[in-house]
Amino acid sequence: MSKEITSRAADYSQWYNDLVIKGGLADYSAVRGCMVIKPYGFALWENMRDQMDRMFKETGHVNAYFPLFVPRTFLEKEEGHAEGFAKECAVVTHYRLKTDPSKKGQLMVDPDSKLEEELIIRPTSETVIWNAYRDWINSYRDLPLLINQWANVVRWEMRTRLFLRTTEFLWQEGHTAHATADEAVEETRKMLDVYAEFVENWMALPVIKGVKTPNERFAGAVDTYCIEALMQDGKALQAGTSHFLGQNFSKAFDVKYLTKENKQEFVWATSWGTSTRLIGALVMAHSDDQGLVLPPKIAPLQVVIVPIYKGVDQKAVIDEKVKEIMLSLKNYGVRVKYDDSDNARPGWKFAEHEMKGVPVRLAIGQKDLENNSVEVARRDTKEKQQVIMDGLPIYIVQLLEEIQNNLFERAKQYRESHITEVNSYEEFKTVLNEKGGFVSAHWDGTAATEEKIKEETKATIRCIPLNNKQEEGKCIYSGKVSKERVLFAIAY
RNA sequence: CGGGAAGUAGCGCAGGCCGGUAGCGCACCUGGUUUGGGACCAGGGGGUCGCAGGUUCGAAUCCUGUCUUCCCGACCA
Repeated sequence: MSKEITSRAADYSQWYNDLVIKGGLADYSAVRGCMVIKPYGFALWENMRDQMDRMFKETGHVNAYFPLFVPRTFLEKEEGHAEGFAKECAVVTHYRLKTDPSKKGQLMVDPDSKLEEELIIRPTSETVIWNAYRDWINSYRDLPLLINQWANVVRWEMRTRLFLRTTEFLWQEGHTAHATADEAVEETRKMLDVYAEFVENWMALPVIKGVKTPNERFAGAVDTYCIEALMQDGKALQAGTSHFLGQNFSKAFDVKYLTKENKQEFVWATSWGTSTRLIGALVMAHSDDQGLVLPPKIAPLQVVIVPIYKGVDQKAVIDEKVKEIMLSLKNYGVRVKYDDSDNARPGWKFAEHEMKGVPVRLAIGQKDLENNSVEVARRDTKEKQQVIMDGLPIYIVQLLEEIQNNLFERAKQYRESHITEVNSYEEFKTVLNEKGGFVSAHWDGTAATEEKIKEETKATIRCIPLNNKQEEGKCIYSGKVSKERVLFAIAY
């Protein structure tokens, strides 16, 4: 069957691609590195987006929208930022085409339409936004300014992977301005907490909160905080970042405010983002060799009902019963679909909905009607159970919660068992090769050591965990003194 | 951008070396029998062989270029 999925053991990368494509989340497109997000995948993103949006608004943020194009000179203004992004920008140089006089029916760039200043398709929006903030901020009364944008951005990556790294991707980017450094740092940390809460409670994916080393910092940031998740192949994935930008952008764009004391001060900034990459994380964290496994809270569809019948008469009776069940489930806010299409038989439907990761499947046939029961199958454990029709909605609601919790606990157990403390470089390499996951080790704090380890093992420092235990030790690479362990991993 | 593989019907593939007007399985349509874990029989529809040039009487097949995808590296959310 063409719908079969490569197993994780056979080829992890292929397994991932199969899930995304055969699970109906996305497709390749005609444009290099870009993908089509299909309705099922987009419904998933909408659920994630809507929940994050609620959380941003609850923490005082509002949405706005800024232009797709960034004038080249804007990007130049903050040096570190420019350096970091210059290599991966799509650039608009002309604004018009014309018919090619030498090739009938073909279009060419009109050389007369060359732009005086090139426009960069935003890889991120700090520069356009801070340019606008200069006009928006005059006094301390204008602060804090707490704005979020839902947008698409383009980063011209060498190698792309569905959801994990595409040339164009969807994301949100928060950009805030504050009167003091403390307040901005507090905002940075608060949004990191919001991300962690979302990813853990809604995506059922445990994360480690931490701070990046200078090497891994966002271009233009003073500090980059992150949440790091662990995938089933033992690789780490950065699930979100929150940056304290200091006064780098306010100075670059001359954004000052007047204090109560009537003094001019540069404002303090943060930015924070999560992207459709989260979908990739979700897929890799929970799914199995039968297909996607989606957490109920964000699954586009939470329950699917499959009728089992012989002949139209039986079907009519089942239809009636299902109508009742659907209504009662919907009253409890459950997203439910009745799959009574007649072009596939039950077994095929079972497999199909497993592939798509629908958390709960109900099967209802003659037997069930006679027993006033229904077969309930859960996707996460594949367990099947006969459940009495009375009180079914409450049972389902509780089951969805249980599945949500089970997915989180399962992922957390995997993660906990894949954080390994090591005390020598030999041990470090062995664990990376044979076990994977996070490796907790002492590091001398230098970029040079970090680089060397990366070159030799491909492992990077994912983060220095927040509230890290202070512990005397020796750097596994240089042997120099270290005051705490950091988390290394091979990352996506 | 380097190394490897690939692009032929919606999906998975054969054909290609040796050029002669395209085939198999699944899916789809019609009819019938079926339906508690990927149904069966019979009939049927669908492809300018990724795209653009070239060689040739004739190109899926040979040559050149180009685009896209996958895997492995360097870069990154």
